[in-house]
Amino acid sequence: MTFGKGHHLHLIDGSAFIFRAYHALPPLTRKSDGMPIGAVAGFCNMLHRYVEGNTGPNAPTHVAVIFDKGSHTFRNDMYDQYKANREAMPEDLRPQIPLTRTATAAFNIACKELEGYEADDIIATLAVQARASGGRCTIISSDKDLMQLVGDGVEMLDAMKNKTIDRDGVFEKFGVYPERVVDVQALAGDSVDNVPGAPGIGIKTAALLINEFGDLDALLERAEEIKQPKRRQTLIDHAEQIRLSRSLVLLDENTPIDFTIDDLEVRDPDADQLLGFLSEMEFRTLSKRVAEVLGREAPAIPDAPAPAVADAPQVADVPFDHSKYEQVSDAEALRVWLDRIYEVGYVAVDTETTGLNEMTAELVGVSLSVEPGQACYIPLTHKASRSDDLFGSDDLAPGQMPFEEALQLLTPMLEDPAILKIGQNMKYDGKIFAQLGITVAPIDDTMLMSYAMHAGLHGHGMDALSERYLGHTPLPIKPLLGSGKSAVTFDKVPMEDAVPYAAEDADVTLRLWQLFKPQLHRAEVTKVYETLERPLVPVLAQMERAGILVDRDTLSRMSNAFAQKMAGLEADIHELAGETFNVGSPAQLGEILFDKMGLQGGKKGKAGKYSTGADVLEDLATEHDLARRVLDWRQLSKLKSTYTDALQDHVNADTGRVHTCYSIAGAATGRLASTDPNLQNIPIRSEEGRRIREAFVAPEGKVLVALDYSQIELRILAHIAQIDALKEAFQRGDDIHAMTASEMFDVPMDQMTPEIRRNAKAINFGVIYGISGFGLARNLRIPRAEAQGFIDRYFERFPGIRTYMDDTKAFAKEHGYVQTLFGRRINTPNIGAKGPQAGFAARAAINAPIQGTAADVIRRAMIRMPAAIADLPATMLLQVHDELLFEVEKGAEDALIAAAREVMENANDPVVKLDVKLTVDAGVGADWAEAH
DNA sequence: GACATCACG
DNA sequence: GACGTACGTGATGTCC
Repeated sequence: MTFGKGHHLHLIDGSAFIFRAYHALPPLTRKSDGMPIGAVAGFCNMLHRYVEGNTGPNAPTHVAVIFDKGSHTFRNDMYDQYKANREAMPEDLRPQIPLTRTATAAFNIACKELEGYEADDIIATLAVQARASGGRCTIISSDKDLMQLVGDGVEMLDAMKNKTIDRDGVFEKFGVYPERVVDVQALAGDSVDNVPGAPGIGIKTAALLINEFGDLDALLERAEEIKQPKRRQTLIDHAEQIRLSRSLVLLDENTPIDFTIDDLEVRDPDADQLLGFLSEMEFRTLSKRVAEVLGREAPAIPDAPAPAVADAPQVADVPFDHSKYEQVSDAEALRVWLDRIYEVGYVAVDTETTGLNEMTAELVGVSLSVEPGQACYIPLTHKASRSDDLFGSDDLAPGQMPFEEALQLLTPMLEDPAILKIGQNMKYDGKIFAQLGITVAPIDDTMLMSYAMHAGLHGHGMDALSERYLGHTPLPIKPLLGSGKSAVTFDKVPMEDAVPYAAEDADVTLRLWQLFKPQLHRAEVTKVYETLERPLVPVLAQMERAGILVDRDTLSRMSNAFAQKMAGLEADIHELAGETFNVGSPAQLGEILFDKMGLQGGKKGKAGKYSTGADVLEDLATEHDLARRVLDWRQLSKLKSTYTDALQDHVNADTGRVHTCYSIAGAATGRLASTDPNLQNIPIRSEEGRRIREAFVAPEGKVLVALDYSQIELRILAHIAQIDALKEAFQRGDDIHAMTASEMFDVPMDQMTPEIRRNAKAINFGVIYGISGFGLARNLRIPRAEAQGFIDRYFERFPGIRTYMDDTKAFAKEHGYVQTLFGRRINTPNIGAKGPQAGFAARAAINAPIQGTAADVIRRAMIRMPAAIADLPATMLLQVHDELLFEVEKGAEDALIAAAREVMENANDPVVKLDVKLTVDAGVGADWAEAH
């Protein structure tokens, strides 16, 4: 049968099938030998579903699955950077590639590939031949590179969405019809394939230009006629690069294939061959389905719960049974556990303590687990319960081994480099052990594993993870400790309650670890976890334990001064209001201002209360003294309650210092968060607030050194969005906001006014946040139309920003997450939502790669810092997002600055190359105000 | 415990 | 064409 009119050729993009299958399924392995087969399983499922769906008038008469072959193609000879930033194929996928060919053959479908060519080229060759023969051709793929082939009998089918893409569909995507797609692609480039294109030009602009000039050649020839000066210059400067890009995206329709379409005729599967393959792979479910269709008996697969098409990740099939947990009361029993730990080489560890503050909490007991369902608790300092003893007893409860003896047995294991200690938030347990002189290493941390995979989806506390991923709700702590005034510490919990609670935590941790470990790999965040999360644990533990010296007297004096001023203001406010009321109550203030005094200002909020935020009061303050006084009072109230009062309570009794706690997995973007107290929001913007930093001091003989990245987020934006003008300005060391202003408003740098610069600065920040006309208008207190005008001009002058924003949103929509330059994944589950939620999600998605990359950079610096300053009499104390604060002996400050700056300015090396250099400013002083 | 407010990057 | 909007955090006070 010669292919021609009335015939229908299906071409399946096999590599895309494999990729989708791999990422859609958990890391399944063949039960009998542990070979990874997840991608093959998914691939077979997709093929099966495809075959079953082929009925009716659209059924193909000819079909082939086309694969890529080898990583080097003729395009690499044209351009050595082609696809150069592609990540290497995951280790557990590589061995599955040949099996996908075998699978295709087992389905009795033609399977084609050609050395030195991409699948797309073979598809192009066949599609063009099919068209020439007068037949139809459907390309089963959603790859936009194939869209240039659509039309005149050729169409595309997105198998996952079951959506057909015809000429109009292509126009929707590219703004041009298929014959001009390569022109648009040549201009827009492609960051995934590393096709350069024209810098700053995205699909939208490219389509605009092509439609105006007809085609790419005409456009390049008549580039002088382009109205926008920047765009004109870009096209003139990069003409060669654009032509190269076109030849990269242009598919080869004349690949030297050694077969014809006639060889691709649809064939019925050979039942024996297909079922044989499926049973060899141990795909039980699929075998059954296929056998049913073929009217055959399902092949017997040796009893193994190999989940061919498992929908849910595999969780250890062991039920939670609290009665199985063991109380370890003597050395003999503990040795049995240690033997088991040495046998397997890892152990889940959890500590119970007298509190949540690691600096003051004391160890009460340790739990261990090496196998799901099996865990023990080693109580150490539980008190005897004597209900008649009102004063509390120091007597130890029975059934506990001596504290020292237990530690002597545990310490070698905890410090043994050959034994992996697994914890949920190991920073906590590590610090508890560190108090006792025990250095726990090496470690794994299930909280951080979850964070690497699930940031943005949910919290990473143990209870949440257990419920979500193990389907098990751990015993709550509340009933054991009580709450409020009657709350007790864990050492008062009776043994029969303590053992199941404590041991269960180790059990849960171990199960989560077993579940997460392979998933990390699957989600491609192993590197993030291993280089950005886990190594930070000991670094932060050291910083938190070091703490910073705070001068309580200074704070106390400030508190008193604030109190006096506040009293004066309060009296004024009451007099101006004509009655006394609680100034600290926004509700009461709102009534006074808007009801009693009749000022303008609308209701807001669900409670129907007036809004009395600073921006509202600021507007009123020009006319009403009351508003101004309230603003002043509020500022003082904030400084006093949150800082000068509260900080005094955080001074540790033993060390005389303040020890914050950093959460590594708190912020979705990769930033740290600081709590108890938060030392990342100590005032600086107002002069009065700034003075609070004078209370953060260096001890006698030492000084504080602060190093902070200069404009790190804008630099990263310039790099990611490829804004040449911004990059160059940074390289020159220009005032970046003034440069932006000059560029936008056509004002020469030497005639810049603070007003214009201020506008540009607000826009620069706005861009990082996912700018909107409304938001900018509010920030600058200008009409919305004017703000929109600024933004339009900004996009015009820096077109790369638009492209970045559009590309990022599109990526988030397609994948459900965005990434930093270092591969950190930030999930964006709401990106597809309807309504205002979508706006929030989109702006967060735009911001996350920028904020997250900056966070990654300083994390890398912090991880390298201990080694870099090991020989200096210096300690790293605090991190404030783009700043690191050190304490150093007088005389060594210059050496510290040199060493730390070196680490910080090169923190991106060698993983990420930045087009913009990072620079770090340094300051030295006796206190934090002076050092910053 | 929800909400409003305000401190930081 | 209208919708409502700057990104990321944590701590405090009021009020129910």
